[in-house]
Amino acid sequence: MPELPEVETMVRFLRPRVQGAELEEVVAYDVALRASLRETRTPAKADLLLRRGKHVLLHTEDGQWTVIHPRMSGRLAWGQVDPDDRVRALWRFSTGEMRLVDLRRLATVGVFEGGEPALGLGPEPLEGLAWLPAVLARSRMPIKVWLMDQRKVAGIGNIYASEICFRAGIDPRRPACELRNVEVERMVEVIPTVLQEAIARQGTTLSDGRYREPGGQRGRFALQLAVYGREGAPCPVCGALVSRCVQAGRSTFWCSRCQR
DNA sequence: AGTCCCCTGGAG
DNA sequence: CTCCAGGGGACT
Repeated sequence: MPELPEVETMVRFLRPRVQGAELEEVVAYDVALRASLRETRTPAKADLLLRRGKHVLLHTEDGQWTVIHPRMSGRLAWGQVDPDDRVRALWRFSTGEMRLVDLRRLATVGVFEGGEPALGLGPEPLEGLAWLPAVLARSRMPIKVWLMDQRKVAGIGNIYASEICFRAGIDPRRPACELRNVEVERMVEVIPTVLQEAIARQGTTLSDGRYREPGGQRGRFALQLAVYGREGAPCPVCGALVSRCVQAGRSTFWCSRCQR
């Protein structure tokens, strides 16, 4: 579920609570996570909580890096959770408790040593995209599929890939290398804009409201999605009906009038 | 790029 | 019952 803006929102919420706190205990409630968490040494002082793409990295002063990947349905909650929330792991800090809640059990956790682990991610999209034109020119992948490839650029998932293409006015099915220079420049501008807007609004909440913010409250200012999940609904810009297709096994939504 | 897989639940 | 879901890895 969470893409870059949602993970960034979690990390910003958790960072002041976690950084500088003593990590006192780590508990794996899910058998699948037990193997990766049993090696965790505690206590240790936590000094860094970072986001890399859609991953959360926790560094402790004993040199361990804990990499938490929420995948589809995972989230990190601080403090108490609903009784029906599926808690898969818990990190008890001197300042409070952090829980990995994950209905579908797709989230993964790993513990590494020897420097920040290489996650095989491409560059962060909020740290400059000057490299984008040259790289897009070398790929024949459809632009929307390219945006979702974490090795190419980190953190963009199925929702924001569709929203970015919409904002850029580009048909998501077009090969990356066939974008014209002005269109690539639009991508350079729009990618950080869409992600920053979502971060400013504390992530996206779908109409069904399943996604909840790390603190427990729903994003009050949840980003209004233009096309994602709106097949057959009017495009907010031109009123044409939003189209849907499947690319790389994932749903793509776009406005065939606004996006060429 | 397609297909199957991991897992659980909701919608139709 | 079938299909679908914001993630991604393996294998073709």
